[in-house]
Amino acid sequence: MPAERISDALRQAAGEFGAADVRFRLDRPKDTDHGDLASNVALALSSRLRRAPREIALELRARLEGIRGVDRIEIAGPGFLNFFLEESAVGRVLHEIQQADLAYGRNSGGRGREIMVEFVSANPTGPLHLGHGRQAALGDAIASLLEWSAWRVHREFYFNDAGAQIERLAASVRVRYQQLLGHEAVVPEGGYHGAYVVDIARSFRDKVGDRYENDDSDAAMDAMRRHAVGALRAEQERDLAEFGVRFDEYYPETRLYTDGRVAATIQDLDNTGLTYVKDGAAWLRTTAFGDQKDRVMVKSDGSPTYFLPDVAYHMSKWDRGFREVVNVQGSDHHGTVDRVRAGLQALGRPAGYPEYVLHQMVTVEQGGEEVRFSKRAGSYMTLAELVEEVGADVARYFFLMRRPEAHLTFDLDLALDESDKNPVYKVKYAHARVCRLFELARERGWARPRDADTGPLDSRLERELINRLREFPDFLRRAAAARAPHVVCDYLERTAGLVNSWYQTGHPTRSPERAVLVADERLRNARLTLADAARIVLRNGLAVLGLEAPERMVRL
RNA sequence: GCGCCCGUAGCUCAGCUGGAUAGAGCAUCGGCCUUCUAAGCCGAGGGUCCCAGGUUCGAGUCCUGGCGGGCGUGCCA
Repeated sequence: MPAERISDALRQAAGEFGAADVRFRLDRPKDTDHGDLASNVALALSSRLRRAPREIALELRARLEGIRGVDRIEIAGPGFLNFFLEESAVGRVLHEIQQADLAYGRNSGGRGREIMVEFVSANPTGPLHLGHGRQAALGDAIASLLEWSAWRVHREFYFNDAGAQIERLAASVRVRYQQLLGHEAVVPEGGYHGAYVVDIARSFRDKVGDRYENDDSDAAMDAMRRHAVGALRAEQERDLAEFGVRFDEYYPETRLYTDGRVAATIQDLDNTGLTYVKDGAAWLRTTAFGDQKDRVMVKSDGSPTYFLPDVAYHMSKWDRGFREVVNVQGSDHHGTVDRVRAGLQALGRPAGYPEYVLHQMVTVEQGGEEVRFSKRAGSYMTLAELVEEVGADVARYFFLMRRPEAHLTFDLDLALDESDKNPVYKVKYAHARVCRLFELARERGWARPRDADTGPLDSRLERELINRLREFPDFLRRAAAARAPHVVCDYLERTAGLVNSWYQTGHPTRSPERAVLVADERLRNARLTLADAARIVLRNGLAVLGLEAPERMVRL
């Protein structure tokens, strides 16, 4: 690729100035008048060398003669080097895209190493809500981006199948169960009121009949708890499948107790000498690792706080060989980050382990009003309800199109719109339109061109689109590194916009001479080559985000 | 009080390692359908990038101090 040759040449030239380690950029300028690629290297060197940037740029240009694929170099503005590529080098990008096809956009950054992405990790105490939906979309897309960057990704879902919340759930189910058997009973303080609890009680009754009537023994509660957890896990599973998200492993909290990890973690922490007893509780000196205050591991009543299994759980990740772990969590959990890391550091793990992506909450708006309704959960809208309403792809995309750390306002009106105003449809239509060209070409007996002469692609718009397609791998690399799927959304929307413009300006209605399917074979094949490259990029981009790329959209 | 995140067009938001004239969608206004899907395209208006300092050749981006909003700050999960 010309970009790599230019980058190498710049690095070498910088070395001749005695500044081989200078940081500079080489990227596509916003304005096509500024060439196909531009570098700020002269500006970066100027502060080091204490010389005027334009002067340095002139000398650099003299050393950059004869890079293959480069037509000319201009110096502009305060000292930018603007590279204009040869027509053939521009066109070659399209051939490279065609050749790479399904693999176009992949990079080898991960070098086949293993990484775990933990996400959703909802407790089985209710249906998945929209916060989980955002997290499911985010975690899955981050995992996918990492796969495109040559990481071997393990998708994991952790859930608390024991503890106070689960006991409250079981107690709530018990109340509904008693009510079904004709008894008076009231959902306890802090219990769960959603309609789903009644459904669980009903399925429990259908299974066991009245065997546990008026029975609040441990065995009865245990049976209800297991039934409720099983039912809710199954429901969450269905919702996630409907949403198109799958996990490699589900890790239950109880396993940490049954396999002795929690006990071992207490022992290991004690051995560090960083623990102490105060007010009858066992504490860990997490302040030694930057936490704001020390944390209780074991309460004075002898039961562990959630902090302990959290540390034990993350030790299990390490022990399973994951040196790279990304935890996707709601930002309401950010208070746990420091203490978990501190606990792990106490046990000798590195300071930044694990990595966190924290996302803000989701609100839904329709007609400018916030929507709070949920039949099933009794409060906020569930993921299943949203997917039912707008479809999995639209929901996914909307969850992904904002930076994780920004609050997300889900605009239901826009989500339900099936025109190009809706960014999801905009991208899908761009793909479908391009596919349609090949369908029509086939009908006329014109094959998909390979290695076509791309010389005729000389319009400003075509040049811009080609440069855009060339950048796709960089965007994926950057999105993966930043754990930021919204970068891909942004890229796809802009690319789709260019594709739509190009398609439309060449519409036979207005300017038949710019149409793709013209009689002139050279022109036609050049344009079909560009269309094919655009098709590949849009399809691959949608694939990264876990969205379908339809070849045809049904007209309503 | 302390910690983390956010503050960019009327609205929702992008803006990479500090780079050229701060961008997109929605909304508003004006054009374009006998032909590859007009579910579209072209164009216009719209900005003290929360405020004040600082660093720099250059700051929406980095630093300091404010202001406003969200979240956290339990022997809750």
